[in-house]
Formats: sequence, C-alpha cells, structure tokens
Amino acid sequence: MSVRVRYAPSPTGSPHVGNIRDALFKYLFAKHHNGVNIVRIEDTDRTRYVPGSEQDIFNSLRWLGIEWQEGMEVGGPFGPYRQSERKELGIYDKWVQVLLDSGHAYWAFDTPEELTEMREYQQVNKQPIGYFGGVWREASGESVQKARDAGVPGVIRLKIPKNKEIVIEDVIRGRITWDSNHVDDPVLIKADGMPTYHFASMVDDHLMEISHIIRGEEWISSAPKHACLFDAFGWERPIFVHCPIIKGKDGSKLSKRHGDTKCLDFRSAGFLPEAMVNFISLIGWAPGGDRELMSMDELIEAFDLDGLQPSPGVFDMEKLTWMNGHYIRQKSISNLMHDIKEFIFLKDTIEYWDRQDNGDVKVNELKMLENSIESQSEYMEKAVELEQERVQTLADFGNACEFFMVEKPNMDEKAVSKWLSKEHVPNLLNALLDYLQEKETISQEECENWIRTYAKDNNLEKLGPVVHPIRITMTGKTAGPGLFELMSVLGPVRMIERIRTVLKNHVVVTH
RNA sequence: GGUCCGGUCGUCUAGCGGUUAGGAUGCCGCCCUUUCACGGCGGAGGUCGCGGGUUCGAAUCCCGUCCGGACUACCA
Repeated sequence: MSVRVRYAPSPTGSPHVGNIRDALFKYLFAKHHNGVNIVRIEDTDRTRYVPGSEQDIFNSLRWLGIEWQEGMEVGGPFGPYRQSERKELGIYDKWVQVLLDSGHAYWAFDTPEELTEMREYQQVNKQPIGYFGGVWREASGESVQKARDAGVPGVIRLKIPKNKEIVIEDVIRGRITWDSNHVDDPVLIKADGMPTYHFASMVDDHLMEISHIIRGEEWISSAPKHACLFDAFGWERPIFVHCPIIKGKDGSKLSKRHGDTKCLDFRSAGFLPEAMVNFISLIGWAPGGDRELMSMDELIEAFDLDGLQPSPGVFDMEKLTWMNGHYIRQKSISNLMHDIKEFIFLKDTIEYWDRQDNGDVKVNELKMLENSIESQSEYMEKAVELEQERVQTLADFGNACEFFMVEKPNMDEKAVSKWLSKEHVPNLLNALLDYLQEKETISQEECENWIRTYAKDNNLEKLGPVVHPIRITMTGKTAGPGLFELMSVLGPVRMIERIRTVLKNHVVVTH
C-alpha cells in the first residue's frame, strides 16, 4: 500500500509545537515509506480565520525542513487543497446529498437556544451530553420540507446507528470501542452551508486517498463519528494513528499559559531547527535503544509507528535548551555566522523580544551584534567562535559577545571590588600597558608568555592574581572565554583603551 | 456528569515473562583548568501508580482500584 498522509491545519493562528510535532511525524512516516505528505488547509470556520496564519503554517514547516509533495503552494492531482475552495466547487454538497439520499444523514432545525437548553437538561440529569436525534432524526419528509420551504436555518447531521458497537483499530492503542448510543449525531453541514471538520476532513481524506490519518490524541473521541461516516459511504476506512498530546509542566495540554508554544516563537527565541526537530520528535516517539541525538535524515531512517508512545509527554524546555547548545557547538563557524545573521535579521526576532519582560535589553544587544557583524565581520567571527561553546541559544550571543563590541564593558561591581583593589594591580596593568604600547596585533602565545613571565618575575605562584584583574579589565566579568584567546581577539588597541579606563576609574592607587 | 485514553527516576524514555530496571536531561561531586563553559568520570534519584491474581518467576499477561489527561460547539 502506498503511504499518503496529510497535515491539515486550520488557519486560526500560528501553529503550536504540538501541532507541528504531529506534522513532523507525518513527514517522517511518509518519507520513510517513500510516500506522499500533503498539506491541506481546513478553513471551514470563517469566524476563526486569522489572516497570515497560512503563511505562519508554511513558515513553521519550512523552518524545520518539513517538506510536502502535494497540497498548498505545490499543487497536485487532488486539488484544490483549501477547503473553502473545495466548498465553492460543490464537492461537499454533492457528497452530503449522497448521505441524505441513502438515509445516513438528516436535516435538523433546532435553534441554538433549544440546543443549549437540551445540554443544560442533560447536564443536570447526568445524562450523556449531545444531540442524539432530537425531533428531527426521524422526522417526516413533509415536516423537513416545510421547514426548508419556510427558510428555517438548519443543519445536516449524520445518523449514528443505534445499539451498535463502534470499533476502531488505532495503531498505537489497538482496539477502541464505543457504544454507539453514547456517540451523538455530528453536524455535517452548518446552517451557513459550510461543512464541519468532521465532514470535510473525512470526505477529503477519502478523495485524496489518504492511507493513514495521523493526528493528535484529542481526536480519539471523534474517531467513532469519522468511522461511521466512512461506513455510511461504504468507503474503506484509513488507518487511524492517534499520537499522544504534548503537555505543559503542570500536566495539562500545552497551551498559551505554558509560555512559548508557537513553533515560530522558538525560532525567535534563538533555537535551531535541527534542535527543535530532534527534540520534538522524541516527545511521544523513540527509536528504541539509547539513540537520542539524530538528524532529520536519521529520524526518517529510524521512524516507524511502533516507536510511538501511547502516553502523553511533557515539553521540557531544559532539555530542548541543552540540545540546542549541542547543535550550536556542532556548527562550523561559517554556518553559525550565517545562522546568527539570519536570526537577527528576521523581524519576528525583534518583535518577539520586544514582547518579553526586559526584552529591550536583549533587543539592544542583538541590534548591536547585527551592527558589529556588519561593520567588522572578521573580528566578530572570532568573538562568536570564542563564545560558541558557552552559549545555549542564538539569542545568547548578544550578551555573550557584548564586551567585544562595546568600548567600555559594563563592570561587574563584585568582581571589581574583589580583584581590582588589590595592591599589585596598578603595577600589573601599567606593565601590560607598556608591553602593548608598540604593538598592532598580538597572538595568543604572546599573551600567554607575557602573563606567565609576569607572574614568575613577580613571584606569584599562581596565575590567578594576574589573570583575574586582566580579565575584569578587558571584559568587566569574571566568566568568559580563555583570557589569552580573548586578548588576542581584542587586540592591543582595544586593550590599551580598557586598561586606561580601568586605571582611571577603578584602581585606587595606594602608596 | 458522560465517553474514551493513559500511568517506568522531577522530565523525555529503553524494556516487550528471568536485567544489579539501561540511557538522556536536570541536580550534586571529582578531573581538566586562568574564570565560565565544553568535555571526561562518578553519585544521588525509580518498591516500574496501588491491590489482587496467572506463573517456578511479572515493569512486562489478566482483573479491580486510584490518580492524571483528552473530548463533550452549527471550533478544529
């Protein structure tokens, strides 16, 4: 059997990581089996349509490297791939008529008020909630015709068979059964003539020859409706695969209140697509054994439905962050520079940080980074290289590289009072100043030699008393790249300036 | 309330009748070392939700129970 799967988002906003994780699984599955991945837009609810979200959907997919061979933007033999357009073509009207004619569907003219009242009644009487036929399921043809002639707004519902056991075979969970008397009659066509998800999606899945419906666990409860729909048409049911949902730290389904959940927010926050792909692929799926760090190609190679987990997984930011650091460290410096530039250049990035608490600090750092890379790319490349292994996200480079970019680094007060007040510091800094005076460039080795020699000549047993004051003078901080490397990158001119500043502002000369 | 799904270190997970229950992350310690990080090594952390069975033997099979979650729209 050829594998055909579909990612069918509705354009109601920028897609979430949970949603995108499902899209990833579909892609991996299709690729693994040389199948086809389809992107179809489910925009049957006009009231929830959010302009721009289609682009967000494509951008999310493309950012992660999830490809589709058929569907939106690429076309294919089963188009159009946007449901509102399919509706215009009369596709759904045609198929609902088939159901009406065969007695599998019926018109219902309940008012919203009546439906609300019904639910309230069911609620207080502890009954299953839903529409189980009302007065319309078995209504006579005449009364239906009368209502239609009178222009009463009505919907078309599917007749779920009574007193039956509905069984679906889910790949992950096996056999799931329902008493059909607990499954209510879903609306197929709304009063405005638009199909509902239940109808449009299943009709399209059949028409587009979808082999596997891979989707989130939240769809399990509507699966019997979908199965009945296929049965009503006499169509062969696709294989159902319900992936576990992704939870937030509190154990409930991941949503806005858990912080960043939009896929593209992670790009803006400085995460790499390879880390994102690797990380989300491992929520709800595992390749078996101890494998963990995997590229897209390796994931495709390893992916199979057996590795899918039935239980939900928590989205662990700490692990994502670690993994992102890993992928940053793995990058060649030229790729890294490219990624950083692209990251800052994206307007989403700045907008994202503007939205965060104290985000203005980050925005300033990033803009400075952008300017510095622009104006002195070779210098900044060396700076980035030194920070590469101590950073976890692309956004961290702003702060990490700050001291390379500014004329006067921010001085950490604690560090200053601990180290720069020491008695030997003026002598040390003046000596270094003299040494640097004539130079235009300086190598790591020269820095190291000078420092080691100075320590020896001044009977200092350890390098610390020499290294720390110099580090603070150069960077304002106690933590950072190796001193010799950093000095070499900074170069004599910048160092001289910084030494003078420190001598003037921070060193108390005691004689 | 109803229906359905789930339950292995805090978290992601390996395991698929016989293992000292393995890995990763996070945490702690040691090593490396001029700091921070990276890296290496080690440690703490799981009575496999609980209770019954089946079996010589159960995290693995069965039942019950508890807890958690999803759905419960003319939304998807």
